[in-house]
Amino acid sequence: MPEFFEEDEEEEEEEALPELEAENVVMRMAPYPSGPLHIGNARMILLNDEYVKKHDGKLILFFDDTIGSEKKKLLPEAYDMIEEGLEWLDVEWHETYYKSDRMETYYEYAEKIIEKGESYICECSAEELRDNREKGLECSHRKKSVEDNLEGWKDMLEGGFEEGEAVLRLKTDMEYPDPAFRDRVLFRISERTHPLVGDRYRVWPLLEFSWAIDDHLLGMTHILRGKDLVIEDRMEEYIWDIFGWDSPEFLHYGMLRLKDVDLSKSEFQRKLAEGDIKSWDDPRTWSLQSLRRRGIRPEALREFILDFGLSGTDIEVPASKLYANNREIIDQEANRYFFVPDPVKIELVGEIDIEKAKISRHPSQKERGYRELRTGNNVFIPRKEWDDHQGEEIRLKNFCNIELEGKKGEITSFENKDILKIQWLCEGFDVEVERPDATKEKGMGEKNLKDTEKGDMIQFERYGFVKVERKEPFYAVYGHR
RNA sequence: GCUCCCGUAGUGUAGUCCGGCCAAUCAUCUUGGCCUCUCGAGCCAAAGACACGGGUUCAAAUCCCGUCGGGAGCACCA
Repeated sequence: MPEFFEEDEEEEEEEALPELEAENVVMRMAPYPSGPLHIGNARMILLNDEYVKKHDGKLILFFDDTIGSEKKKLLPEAYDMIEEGLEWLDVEWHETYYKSDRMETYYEYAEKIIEKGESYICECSAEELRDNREKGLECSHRKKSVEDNLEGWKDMLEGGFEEGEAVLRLKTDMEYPDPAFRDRVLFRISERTHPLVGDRYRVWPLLEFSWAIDDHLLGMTHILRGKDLVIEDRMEEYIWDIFGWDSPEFLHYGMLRLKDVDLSKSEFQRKLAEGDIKSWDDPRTWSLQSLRRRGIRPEALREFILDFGLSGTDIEVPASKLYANNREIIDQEANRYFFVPDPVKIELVGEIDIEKAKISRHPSQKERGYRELRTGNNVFIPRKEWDDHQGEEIRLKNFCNIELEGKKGEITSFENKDILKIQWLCEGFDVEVERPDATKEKGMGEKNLKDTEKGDMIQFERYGFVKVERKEPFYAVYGHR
């Protein structure tokens, strides 16, 4: 072999991410605690983490727990679940903040922005407001004096208005070309109880205002957000301008969708409440917790996500891409076992001259040794294979070749033939596998499964990689093929 | 409808800012072959793309204009 081919071997791992200009990078991740982090949030998290690590900067975990809406409810357990997910992902963050903890600060700046004449108390109904926004009309409240607005603000805080009766709005321009940007709401009244601060506050900021304040106060240098939130850029800049503050740099990424997967935390929250889903690590949620249960490795997820880079393009990827990344890691370590889903018992006809079948634990790592399976005339095979291959000659892997006729199998020979090979068992115990759609598949597992440990990633041959979750009774969670 | 963003192989992605080294990178997928007693892994090979139309230039995936297509926002959600 000519040596010059060797040179290409050590190519350096190019980071797909564009460089940042700044030196002392400070960034933040701002999950909304309505549920645990799921695969969709991973992009925001990992991109932040990657940038900060690369620049040796500071990463802030900022719980974006303003009161939310009726549809998007805060969930008390979510705080811990989010941190648990971050730790699993090996994200390093340096400080933790809670929006709900900083209300006095927001109030302080709200007053300042009113005093500057840049915002006003609006008593329009939500419908009127929307209508005016669409038509570009100013309402009468917009013309009130600073004094009136300060008075109104005090009223809001002290309960002079009911929920929905008044909001604080930013005075941009009702004829602004982008209708979405016309006099957006900064604060509104909500009587809902907050999981951390209870009923202490009734006037809550919307994210644009709270971020404009916090991003400046905490010295953020770069703000990374999905492009669904780009309007917040302009909102923040507008507010920073009012206060005369400098602007950090914005970075955006496009929308990420997993093909055939629907992700909505509020949706899952509903299903959970209705008992449709039992827990947040249900595989259907695609929460980080559920991925961990399925044996997805954080490194695989990181690689999967970072491969998309920072592109502003919307992407839709099949989950199989993630599985390919994960398989690369786990295939090396997963020992092989037989699992016969939905077993059918057949009787072998003919002489059997081997007492035990020897099968390697890992076909490409023979040093791991072999496992043994007792042979006999009564064997169980998967119903699917039994159905599909009637009248055909198939091979019971590492055992014998048979011709399937009804519930009988005529032994034809023992040598390794180049025909379909399937898994089989003469004895075993009950095994249950939880599928990604949360259904359970029952079957028979080989006795050697007793050698596995809880948490092991193993492969059921011809079936898929599963993670051992319980030993007795044996329960595994399906990862992927 | 209005505003903004984005268009490189089936799917993602590199290259686009600073035009030539791009007859375009890598991964995955697909198809062959080898290997392996798994529908797993590995190895080899093949197939596959600059949305379209103009313009600038000796030279355009890269710059300009237009068209078309996709997405996001227009919540008292985040």
